[in-house]
Amino acid sequence: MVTSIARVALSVPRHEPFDYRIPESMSHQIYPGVPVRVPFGPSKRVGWVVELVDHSPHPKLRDIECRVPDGAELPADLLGLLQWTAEYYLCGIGEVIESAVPRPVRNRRIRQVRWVQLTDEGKKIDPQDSGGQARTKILEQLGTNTDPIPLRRLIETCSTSESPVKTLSRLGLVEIFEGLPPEFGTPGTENLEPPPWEQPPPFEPNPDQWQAIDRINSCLESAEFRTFLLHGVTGSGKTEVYIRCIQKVLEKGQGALVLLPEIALTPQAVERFTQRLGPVAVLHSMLPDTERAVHYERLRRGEVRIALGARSAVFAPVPDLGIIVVDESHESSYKQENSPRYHARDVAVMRAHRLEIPCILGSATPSMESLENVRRGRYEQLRLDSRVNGRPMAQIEIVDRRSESVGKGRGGLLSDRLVERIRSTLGRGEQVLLFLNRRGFARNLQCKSCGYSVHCKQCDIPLTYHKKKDHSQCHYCGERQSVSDRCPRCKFGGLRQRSPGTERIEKSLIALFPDVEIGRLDRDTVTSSARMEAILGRFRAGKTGILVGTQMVAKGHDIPGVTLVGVLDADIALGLPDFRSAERAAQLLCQVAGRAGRGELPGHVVLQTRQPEHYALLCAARQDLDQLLKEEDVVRKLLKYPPHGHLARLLCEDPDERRVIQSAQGLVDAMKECPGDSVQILGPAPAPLERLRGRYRQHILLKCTDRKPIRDVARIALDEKPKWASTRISVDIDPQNML
DNA sequence: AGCACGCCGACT
DNA sequence: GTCGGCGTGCTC
Repeated sequence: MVTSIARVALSVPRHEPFDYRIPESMSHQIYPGVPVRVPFGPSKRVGWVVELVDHSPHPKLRDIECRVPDGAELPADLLGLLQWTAEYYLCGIGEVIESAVPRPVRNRRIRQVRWVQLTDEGKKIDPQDSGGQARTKILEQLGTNTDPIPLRRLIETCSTSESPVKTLSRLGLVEIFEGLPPEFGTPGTENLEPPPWEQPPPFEPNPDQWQAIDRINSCLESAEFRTFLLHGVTGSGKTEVYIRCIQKVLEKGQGALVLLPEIALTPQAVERFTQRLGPVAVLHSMLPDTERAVHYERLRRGEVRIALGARSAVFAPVPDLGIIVVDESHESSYKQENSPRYHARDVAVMRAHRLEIPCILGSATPSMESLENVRRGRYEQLRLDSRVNGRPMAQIEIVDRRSESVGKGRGGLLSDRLVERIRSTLGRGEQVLLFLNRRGFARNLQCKSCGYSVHCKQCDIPLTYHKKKDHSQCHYCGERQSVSDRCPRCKFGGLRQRSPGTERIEKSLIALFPDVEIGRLDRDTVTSSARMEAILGRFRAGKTGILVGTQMVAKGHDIPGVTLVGVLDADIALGLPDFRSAERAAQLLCQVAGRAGRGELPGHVVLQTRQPEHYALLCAARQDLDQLLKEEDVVRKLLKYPPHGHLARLLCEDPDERRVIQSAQGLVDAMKECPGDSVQILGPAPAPLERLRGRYRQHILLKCTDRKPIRDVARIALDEKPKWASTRISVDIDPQNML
């Protein structure tokens, strides 16, 4: 039997591919990985062929309309990876393709377009002497600057036809060539950097670095799959190791893939790689769609061999990939929080495994999962213990917020001790970084008289007051409310601002240090990557004396002038309702502490807390993550939490509170029916955010020592979905976030 | 996800 | 009598 049916992935959430007949005439050009245009309901859509079959259970198949001309074909190895991702994370293959392929590449068909440009000969000639009115116009148009113009547009603006352009081309005055359409930029203006070998490496690797480089290189030579956990404190020179290994890969004529957390993907980071390795393709969600599409196309065509990007870049179409690097691999931002809920670190390891190439997971504070994989011999640990230039670690001082006094009008988070430290640091001409993972002016407004606190109507969480915008906003659904000075319930009491955020602290700092420039870095001040660069640029240049910010300040920015780091409220991270909160808090604190004293000067960290005896803080203060993880491990083992078990989380959402409990219970009942009791089913229970955007939420946890049974049980729940039509049901395999 | 079909309130 | 609200259900 001839295969005459194609299974086509369309971006329809959580859905199997759709089957289409392959018309006889195109049978030779339809195979897995090919983009096709298909009729879908009343309209047409572009999808990707994922499989050829000879039989379909569907009675009324329609025909594939055509193969998308010049569309981005998915290479077999990449398609295989995407299929694995859909299978493992229980989501639709179409959804996975959608997040892997930039929108313009998906929707607009990428066709070749003819471009016209003056040749050197053409630049010399006077347009008047070209021998014709049309030719003169064309040459004048092309002469306005040196950039090429699409043939179509040229003909239009000169109101002429193709023939005079072709004549000019025959005369050698203009050049006609094929390139990407103008929406992907003008060819020749891509600003590709000079080749790397013109720049000498900035420093010689130390013995630790050499050892890591040699170990990875030997693995590159024998072309084998291996995952390395490159474990080194901030400033120990992990990037140098990546770069040397990538150079080796390039020498072999292969390509490389580097993943960075979104937040670390700054122009500085890109430049660092570019300077040493030559042109890289940047795949970044903050980038305009069309720009991402250009980089994607360049990679696919093999014009650029290094992909540098955030989470979704794990699917970058690098031909003949030789190595994968995941920097800051413990970062939870590698986990996508909406469908397809994949973990880019784990997909990266799987991709390396399928290609038989090495994978490097870099981190100063590795996740417990990665360390467990080392213990089991699945990963190989490479340590970089010495800090580059032998710089000392920062000294950490814990300030007990319960006993330390705080001056009036400081929002309760700028203790006397800290203010004194700030003052002396600034006095020495050094800089201060303050970290508070809470934005806005106040996280809560509470009535002084009746105690009522202003909550979001839809989400059951306190509204955050933003003073500058003069409204209260829900940080989960975005809903805004204007605020009055009187309590909305008792109409009597005034409202007290509680739980200060970065905006509040900024205001206090301005009052305390009127002569010092204060910077603020959070989602409210950083509206684009350019804004972020502007704020960080002023700080790096030493113009800003104190920078206060959220998580953003904690990650990756190297500012040599900072000698004091203040963690204003360490309790926020510790109090999150998540079994990973202690691990996360300690990682975060270590990262923040790593910001201090990276230059010549020693660093000092002030850590403010109401629970100074908490083991996560004590360990972080000693910069002893190993000890913390040892203690955490006991708990995790006991409860079979990762890394000693696997989890899946089912979330049910429904506007009706009774119905959501019913459907969640219904799912549990159905799952308990299934044979095999290796999977523990916990719940249903109210999700930590019990109501969000007007929907009530219940969740169910599945726990098991093996991965596969969890997915089998979760699949049963998904099959139950039609029974609970009004309830939104989602599965999260290996959840990183319990909210 | 789109985008239709489908069954109940305020309007020319 | 119609226009239209978005609830439910399908797309191979």
